[in-house]
Amino acid sequence: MDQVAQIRSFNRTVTHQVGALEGRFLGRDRSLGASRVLCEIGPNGIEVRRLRARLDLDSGYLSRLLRGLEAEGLIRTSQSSGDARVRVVTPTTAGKKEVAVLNRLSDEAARSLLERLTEPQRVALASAMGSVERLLRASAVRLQVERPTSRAAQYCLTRYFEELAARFDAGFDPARGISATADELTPPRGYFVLATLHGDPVGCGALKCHAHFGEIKRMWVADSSRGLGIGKRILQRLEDLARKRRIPLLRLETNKALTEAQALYQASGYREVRPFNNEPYAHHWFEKALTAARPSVRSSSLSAV
Amino acid sequence: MDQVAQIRSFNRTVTHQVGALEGRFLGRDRSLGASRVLCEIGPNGIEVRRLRARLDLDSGYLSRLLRGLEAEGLIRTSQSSGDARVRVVTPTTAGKKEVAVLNRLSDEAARSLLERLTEPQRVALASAMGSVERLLRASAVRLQVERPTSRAAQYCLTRYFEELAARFDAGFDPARGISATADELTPPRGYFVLATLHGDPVGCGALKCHAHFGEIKRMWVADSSRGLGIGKRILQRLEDLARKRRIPLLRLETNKALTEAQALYQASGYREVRPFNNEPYAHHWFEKALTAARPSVRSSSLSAV
DNA sequence: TCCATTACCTGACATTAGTCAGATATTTCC
DNA sequence: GGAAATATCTGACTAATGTCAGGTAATGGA
Repeated sequence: MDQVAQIRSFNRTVTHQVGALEGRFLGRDRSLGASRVLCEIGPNGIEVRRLRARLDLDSGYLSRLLRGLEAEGLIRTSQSSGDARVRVVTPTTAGKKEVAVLNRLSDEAARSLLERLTEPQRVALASAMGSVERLLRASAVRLQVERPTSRAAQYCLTRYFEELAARFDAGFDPARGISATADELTPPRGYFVLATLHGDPVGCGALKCHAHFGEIKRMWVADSSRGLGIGKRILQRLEDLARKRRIPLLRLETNKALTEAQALYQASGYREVRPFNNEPYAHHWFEKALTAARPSVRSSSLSAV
Repeated sequence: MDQVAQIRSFNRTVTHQVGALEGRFLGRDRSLGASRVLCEIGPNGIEVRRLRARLDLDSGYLSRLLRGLEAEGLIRTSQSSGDARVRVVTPTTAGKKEVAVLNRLSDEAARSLLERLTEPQRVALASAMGSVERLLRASAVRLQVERPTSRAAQYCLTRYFEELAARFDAGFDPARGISATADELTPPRGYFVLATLHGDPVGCGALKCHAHFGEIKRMWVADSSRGLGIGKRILQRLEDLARKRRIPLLRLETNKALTEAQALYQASGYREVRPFNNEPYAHHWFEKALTAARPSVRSSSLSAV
């Protein structure tokens, strides 16, 4: 069976099974949609807009589901402290209790599925499910060029700087390094590429354009999403953008602590060169010559997906 | 992550992804339900009751979906030749064309999912999906005691006899072997256990009760469902039934050609003994002493699942 | 300051999904 | 031969889901 056929066959089988498991949410005189929303809220509450992005629900529909949960006394709504337009929903004590019940029902459903298998089969199932999940998550990650001042971009940059501060021997102060201001990363002077998973930012990377070369900056992937090839995809997207601008050479520098980044650059065809600037936090400098536009998969129908 | 948590996490991720893939069926001004029914019908038509069992739909609801497809000119309905109550739906030329379109859309959706992965990731995904699917199918198999005269039971027995006829050196004639008539396999004289997957029969086994021992007969698993541990589960169910009847010993005989059956019996605690009857097709005779009621998982809440 | 944008809500719908109680024809089982 | 069971269909529902067009308040950039 080829890969496409395998996916379709998988979908058929899994739809059936997952549907059966979700049936457990019923019998609580609440719709499946409402139950899913309640479970997705989490113990510490969540912004309504994040909920909407995650579950991919219509604004009006979600609003109505939330009013229903509120009427049941399961959640309460408050304003976000930062932005008064944004609403935050938080589970009440009753709500947390109800989530616990739903979790118990889900656990039971999952157990009943396992109980018809032998132990080796269970182990194999858990492992295979883990792989499928990881890879589906990888393929659900979306890249897009974003304003570096957007909330999501700022979130990534903050996490990135925090991580550098923690990992570098000497700490990290963004003001001391070579500049990569919002202006410098906004077209046409540069590009900021954001990676999102179901609306949540999980990675970023940036390109600073010069006349005869480009600089790769701000490469970061969230801890929870590493090992999915996201860094590689961001880098490729940045290279595509550079090619479109007919930039013949890419340069970047990195710190000795960031070993996984060095591995990525080497695997992507960058070769280490002598220092070409005096970035205080850098220990390694890399370059890659860009050849004519590579046959890009992404430029086909896919870009719209 | 334990197995139960892994399954739940998997469900969450996969629901999202599968839902996205099914979205492709839309935009054909036909409901998702109708599209699924149309695709499930297959090129050669299908009995309405099998369709109902497979998709687990309400009789009235399915009927209405079928009327809709008929009105669109995509299917036609006819009586089953064997049983005039049963209706068979067959795709028209237009219907087959439409299924082809839907298949193409599904393929595209699957490909768009793959295109965001690297080749090693694709290979891993296909393999993991295959495992998950196989194991979910295994856990979706249901066992039940059935009248040996039922249509499903007769189907299994026919396939079983066909297979014996093909695999035995000397062919096979059910009349020549030791009897296992419908009467002998109906409670309280005996039991016929049927395994079904989404309503389709995929295996069987039978127990013939005597005063001081029981005979295992008619063990069969459909070719398409082997390697899922179904044979083992059928055998265990028969042993449970024998234990309930306080039968202390089980006996069975088998042909040298059925090597996988011999492996199953040995793995299940049967030991080969000297011939205890003159079954003409047998080359190996097995026995197993039944100990007091084993702690049965199946007797708990699961039996209702 | 003003205007476009964002986040959310409400009302008004249309469609889909799912259920239940009969009605009819046929078959199966005494 | 007649009662019970089976397979399907129809009508009459209810609930859930999904969509759209406004409306209000807050925000942010020119």
